[in-house]
Amino acid sequence: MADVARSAQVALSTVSRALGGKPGVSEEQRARILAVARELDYAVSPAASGLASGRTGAVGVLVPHIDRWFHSTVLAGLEDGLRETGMDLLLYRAESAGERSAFFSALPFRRRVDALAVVAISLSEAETAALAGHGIPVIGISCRLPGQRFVGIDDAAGAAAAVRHLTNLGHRRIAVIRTTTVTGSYGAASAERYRGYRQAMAERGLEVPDAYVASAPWGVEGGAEAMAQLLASSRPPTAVFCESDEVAIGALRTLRRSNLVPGRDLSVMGFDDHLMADLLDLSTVAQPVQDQGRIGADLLLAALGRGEADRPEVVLPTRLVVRGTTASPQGR
Amino acid sequence: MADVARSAQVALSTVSRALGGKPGVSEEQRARILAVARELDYAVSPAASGLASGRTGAVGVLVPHIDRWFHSTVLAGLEDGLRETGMDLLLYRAESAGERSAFFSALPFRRRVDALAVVAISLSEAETAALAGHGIPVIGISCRLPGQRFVGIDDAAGAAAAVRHLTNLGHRRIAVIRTTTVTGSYGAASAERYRGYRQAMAERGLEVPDAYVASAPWGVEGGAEAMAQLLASSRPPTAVFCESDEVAIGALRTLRRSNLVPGRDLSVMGFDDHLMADLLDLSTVAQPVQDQGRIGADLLLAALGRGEADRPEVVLPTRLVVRGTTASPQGR
DNA sequence: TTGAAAGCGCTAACAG
DNA sequence: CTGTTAGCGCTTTCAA
Repeated sequence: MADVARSAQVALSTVSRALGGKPGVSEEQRARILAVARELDYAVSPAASGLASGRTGAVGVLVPHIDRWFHSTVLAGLEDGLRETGMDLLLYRAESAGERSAFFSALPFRRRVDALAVVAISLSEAETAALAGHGIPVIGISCRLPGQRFVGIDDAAGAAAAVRHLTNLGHRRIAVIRTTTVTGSYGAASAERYRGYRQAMAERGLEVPDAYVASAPWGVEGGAEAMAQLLASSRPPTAVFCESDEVAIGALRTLRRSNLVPGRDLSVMGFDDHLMADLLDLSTVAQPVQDQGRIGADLLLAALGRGEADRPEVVLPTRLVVRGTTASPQGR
Repeated sequence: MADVARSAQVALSTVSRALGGKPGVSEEQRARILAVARELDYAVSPAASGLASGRTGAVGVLVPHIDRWFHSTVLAGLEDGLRETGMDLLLYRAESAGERSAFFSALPFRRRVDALAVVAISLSEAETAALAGHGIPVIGISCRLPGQRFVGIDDAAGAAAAVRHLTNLGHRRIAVIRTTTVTGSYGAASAERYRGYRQAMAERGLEVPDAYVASAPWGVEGGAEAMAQLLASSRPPTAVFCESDEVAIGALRTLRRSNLVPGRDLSVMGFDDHLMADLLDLSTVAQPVQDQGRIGADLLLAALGRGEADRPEVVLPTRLVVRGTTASPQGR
């Protein structure tokens, strides 16, 4: 930077202001300094800048998975919302319980980022406090962190809409396939979707026998097994609501292998509107995933005082997508 | 750090050495200092450390897409290989031609990372030089960067194996669906796979009429259209080699909508072994994707002098996966 | 093995 | 609007 100052015949501080986009520099000077900097192929050292200012110019994102459709799409949206700002994006993953506790004990983002986004991981108040306790804002994408900004959908409402679609078709024996995380527990979204299912069933005065509540580890395999289990019950359901499309895809596989036709013999509903849902003609509840990332970026920037509208909570709409795997039950 | 030094009754420099894992500190001291640091909940400032040492403790990764199976899986592998080291991972994406040139003119990773991994983007020698010219090592994952470390597969060999599988089944009229990037050009992997296809065809003395070479933008839609185009030719092929599974999935969709049965009426080969390939019973060429990320991490560390075995080039094996979409042509 | 001290390259008062 | 200057919190010689 000294070189630039010398070359432009101005003081170091003026260069700093010009390059930092700070006020207090005439446009004329600023333009000249920018030109000189470009010519010298100069780039500000983030380390020095960070040391002096206390800001890192980066945000972190913590995800439970990188290579799943939902999470990578959120990441893509986040990156998209951040690119223009010049903020860097630091990627942290905590998949297993061990990794998660390692993350919480090491807090590797400390002093590294100005703000942190947490994607689809439900944290206790204590855990949230542990993150936010370092003076940086923390936001939740697809998960509510007590007292922090949030963007996501209304999972319960989406699930209820899905189940109402089934009851409207005439189904009364509607099962659910719940999904568990790698730790074997139910995530927050799962809990909410389940709540929506129970609620919509109760609205119609429909019973939910225990045998109609299946649980499976997230994924195609889990869904396939859960569906097999449901088919084996003494009085199989006529419709199944799956807490995620990946699970529904597994359910469809079991159906196909049992020579049952989705829609005709048994209706299947997913949730998410995964890319493959369209291909497999799967009825589902669509949620705007990339938008959640993009809005997450906005919230991050707003929290850093760089954004426009700061909102404590953004709830995006879901949309019922009716395709071929749902239809009225036979012999109604 | 001063606090820690005071608390531990040692000099600042000793604390620095102890925390940095540098030699020249008695084990006794080191243990005590570490204990004090933990108790004080102290974490080294990466900014200050970076300013003083010139190292950032972070690596960058440049991907063309975040939300595609291949790329997110590579990212997952990279993250996995890096987590233990404490190195941070900075995510850069350049999707369109505009974003790519913006990346090259801004070089946002400058002074931010100690090394850069480029995933599946073929760069010219000039572009590679522009990246490496900042004194940091650059490695290519699934793309060769002139003069830099590389990890990937032998695309041509994989494609040739796929085509040989088809010729061994008795096919002679074998078409190919090529995939173009968002810029409309062929990527390096596409070029190599096409080369493998031509080579395997030539080996068997088989003709490749122009009508048997279809091109489509990457993705399901593109594949569907390309397949429709192939079916419309005066003498349709009996088998189609697709440069990627996503494209093959689109091809299968067109087949289904044309009431043709994959395998029986027309054989379809993919490439990559996407998660969905198994579900759709698609024959394909499997490549170890997560491993490429993991080994990419090793190469980065080796380039920084922190790794073990440094190899200039790692070529991972591909594996032919025969499923239901390929079979001998009818009426052979 | 330990300590003292000189920067690393910026930002942000403060003064002009 | 511009310049001067004092740190920011470390790493790393160099000396002891």
